[in-house]
Amino acid sequence: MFSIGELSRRTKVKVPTIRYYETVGLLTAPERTEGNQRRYDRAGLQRLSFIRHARDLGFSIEAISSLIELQDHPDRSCQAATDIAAAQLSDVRAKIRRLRALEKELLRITKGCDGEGVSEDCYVLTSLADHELCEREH
Amino acid sequence: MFSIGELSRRTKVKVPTIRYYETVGLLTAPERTEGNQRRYDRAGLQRLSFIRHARDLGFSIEAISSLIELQDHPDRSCQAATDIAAAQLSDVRAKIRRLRALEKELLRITKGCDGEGVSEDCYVLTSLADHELCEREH
DNA sequence: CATAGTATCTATAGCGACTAGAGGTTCAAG
DNA sequence: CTTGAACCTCTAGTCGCTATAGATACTATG
Repeated sequence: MFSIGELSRRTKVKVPTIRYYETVGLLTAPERTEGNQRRYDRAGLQRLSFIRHARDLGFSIEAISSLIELQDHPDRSCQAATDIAAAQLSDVRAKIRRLRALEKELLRITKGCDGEGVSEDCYVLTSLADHELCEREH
Repeated sequence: MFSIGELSRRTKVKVPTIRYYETVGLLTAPERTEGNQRRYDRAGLQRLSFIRHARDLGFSIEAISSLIELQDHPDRSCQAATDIAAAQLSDVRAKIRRLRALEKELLRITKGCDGEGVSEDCYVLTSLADHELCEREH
């Protein structure tokens, strides 16, 4: 049996976050000691590790809730779980596309200031002020 | 002179967002009509366009505040502005790196479920449950 | 000029996923 | 048995909005 601090150390999830997960229903309320302190077992540790891992991969709390529910109903869970993961993947890819566009634009803006010429007007500032100067939509 | 709705239409920034920008100090409080409604001039429009553009590029409210302040003090503002933009760029790049790692991992996880073999255990779920299965840190 | 319908006003609360703090209780070591 | 770390609950704050409620103002038509 682990205390909440011990669980925190093992999963690298902060103590208040563990309690937060309990309030939102991601973790089921564990046993308590006489003195009202939480005591977790191995199953609790595994569940929190699962959550931690999924959060690291950017899954929302809601998506993780769904995944956990699927774990408890193993019949035809695989397709549903794969769907959730695939949605997450396409979400990640959309974010990458967007960030790459931003990267390009920011590179252009910051490069404009370099080196030669009198910089009466700061290129960064004028670029931001005038959308017409952009090479692409964003 | 534009009403807040007119300004919203021209900048594509929603009306409550414009008011929000005013409360946090990004926009200076504009003139008011007799009946207490906001009326913006061309300068207000330009400032909001600047903000919109910077937000689109992912600059935080705080960073935009700094940039606006720099606009008002043109002496040696360029270096400072470029620094802010460069910080933003490296932030964007860090996010891209991280998302690419996630993409790879998610791809691996979702692919594992495909096709052949009896799927007694869902690969998505077991992958998330066991960090050891990951190919890289994330 | 009256009225209808839209736009605007303020103030407050909610979103997601935590994080920080106050003020109090319990546990484990010496 | 005492100390001090860890724990408890509760509330509020973070960021950048977004939504709602209830009241007031503007504008177009009859």
